[in-house]
Amino acid sequence: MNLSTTTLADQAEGKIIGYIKENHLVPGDSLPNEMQFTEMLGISRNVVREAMSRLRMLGLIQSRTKRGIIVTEPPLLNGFKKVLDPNLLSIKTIKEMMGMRIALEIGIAEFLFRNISDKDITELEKIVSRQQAIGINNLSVEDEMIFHTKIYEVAGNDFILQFNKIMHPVFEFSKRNYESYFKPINERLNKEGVIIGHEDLLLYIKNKDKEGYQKAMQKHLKPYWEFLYNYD
Amino acid sequence: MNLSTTTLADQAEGKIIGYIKENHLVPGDSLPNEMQFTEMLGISRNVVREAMSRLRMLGLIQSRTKRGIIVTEPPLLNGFKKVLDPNLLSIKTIKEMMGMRIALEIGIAEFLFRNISDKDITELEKIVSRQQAIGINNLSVEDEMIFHTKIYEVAGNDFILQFNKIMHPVFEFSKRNYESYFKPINERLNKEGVIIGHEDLLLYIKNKDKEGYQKAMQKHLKPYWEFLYNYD
DNA sequence: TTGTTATATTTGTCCTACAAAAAGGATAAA
DNA sequence: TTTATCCTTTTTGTAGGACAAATATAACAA
Repeated sequence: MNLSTTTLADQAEGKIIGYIKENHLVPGDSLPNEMQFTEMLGISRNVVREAMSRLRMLGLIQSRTKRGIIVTEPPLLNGFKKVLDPNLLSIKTIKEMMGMRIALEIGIAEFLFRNISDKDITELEKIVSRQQAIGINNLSVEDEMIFHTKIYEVAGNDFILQFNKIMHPVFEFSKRNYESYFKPINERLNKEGVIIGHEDLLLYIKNKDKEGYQKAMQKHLKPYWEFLYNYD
Repeated sequence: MNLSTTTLADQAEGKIIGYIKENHLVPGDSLPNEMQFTEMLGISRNVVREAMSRLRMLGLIQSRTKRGIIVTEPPLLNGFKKVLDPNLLSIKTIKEMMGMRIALEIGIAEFLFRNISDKDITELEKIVSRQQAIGINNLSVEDEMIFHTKIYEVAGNDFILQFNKIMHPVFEFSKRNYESYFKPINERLNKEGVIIGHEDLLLYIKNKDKEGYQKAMQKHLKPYWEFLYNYD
C-alpha cells in the first residue's frame, strides 16, 4: 500500500495540520494536548510528540508546560533557512536561486522607485563612495551585499529582504567555488567596458529613471546571468 | 539561562545540522545512527528521534531500517509549503507575498523573452482565446493562474514556478476574503478603460517588446498593487 | 560461483516513569 | 471582602526499556 514509506509521524503531522485547518484555528487558539491527540489518532504519545516537534520547529505552534499548545503565526522562511546549505544543493538549484535573485532585483524596482526618499539616496551615496574607494574589482561579496540590501530595505518588503538574506550564502558559495568561472567573465566584461557598478545604478535612481535602472541592473548582474546559461 | 525556552530537541537539531556541515556531508553520505547520536549528545534516544524527525520532514535526511540515515538534497520549499496557510497569516505578510508576486512577475520577463518559442506562443494564444470567450470580468482565480503559470513555465525556473504555486492559495484567499475591496477597484479600472488583460500581455510578447510587457504587467496587477498600498 | 538461510543491526512504535513548570483552587491574613 | 501564600493537579519535557519489521551481512549449501 505505502509506496513511499509514510511513517505514523508523517500521518500525525498531516492530521494535526488538518485539525488546525478544519477547525479554522488562528494564532492564539489552543490545540488539544498530546494525550488527546494520542487518543484521537490512536497512536503513541511518542509519535504525536514527533509530529508536534516538527510543527514547533516550523513555528506553527508553541507549547508551554501546563499551558498546552497554541497556534502561532509562523515565520514563513524558518524551514527554508535550515535547508539552504549550498553544499547540499545541486547546480540546477543554485542556478534557479540565481534566476530568482535576478528576477527579484529587477522586479522590485517598482517598489524602490515608489518608496525612495532623499535620505535613502544620501545613504546610498555614502555606501557607493565608500565602495568606489575600494575599487570595483576588489569588492567583496559583502560589499555587494550592503548595496543591494539597502535597495531591498527601501523597497520595503520584509519578506523579500529576508529571502535574500537567506539566499546570500548560496551566492557567496558560488563565487567562491566557481571563481575560475566568474573571474574571466568579469575580466571580459571589463574589457568590453560594460561593467555596471553601483555608482551607475545610483545615477539612474537619482534621475528617477526606472527603466534605465532595470536595464542597468540586468547588466550589473550579467555574471550571474552568464553562469546561469553558459556554465556546464 | 534559557530565556527563550530552547529544548533539548532544538539543540539536538542544531547539533545534527552542525555535524552535517562540519563534516562536509553531501547527499548520499550516511550519518551516525540514532544510538550514536544519543551517546554523542548525551541525551535520550527519544529526543534524538524528535530532531531527526524534523530533518526528515524538511527533506534533509532519509532513513531506512538497518540502512541507517543518509543525507539527501532537500526540496527547498517543503517547510514553506506546510506553513503557508492563509488563515494563519497577518495582513502584513499577505501584502508582502503580493509584493513578491508583483516583483517576480515583472522580473521574470527577462527569462520569458529569452526562452519563449513559437510553440509557447501558440499555446498562450489558445489559453487567451479560451479566456476571451469567458470574458475578462468572469475570469476565476484559476483562469488567472493558468495564464501566469504558463508564463512561469516558459521562463524556465522551476523554483519560481513552485514558489508561485505555493503562494497561490494566498491570492485566492485574498480575493475571496477581500472581495469587497477588490471589486470596486476592478470596476473603477474598467471605467477608466485601463484594464490590461492577458490578450494585451500576449500582444507585447508577440512583438518581442519586453519593456512594454513589463509596463503592461504592472497595470495588469494594479488591483494587487492598490491592495498593497491602500488597504487598511 | 551462485543461491539460500541465519544472524545481527537499526529504525519505527509503544509503554512507563518522573521532573519541572504553571494554572487553578484552597487556605490564611488583612 | 480582598489579598497573599501555599498546595494540588495538569501538561510538557526527558529518560529508558521493550519489541516488531526490515534488511545488510555473514555463513552455508549447491
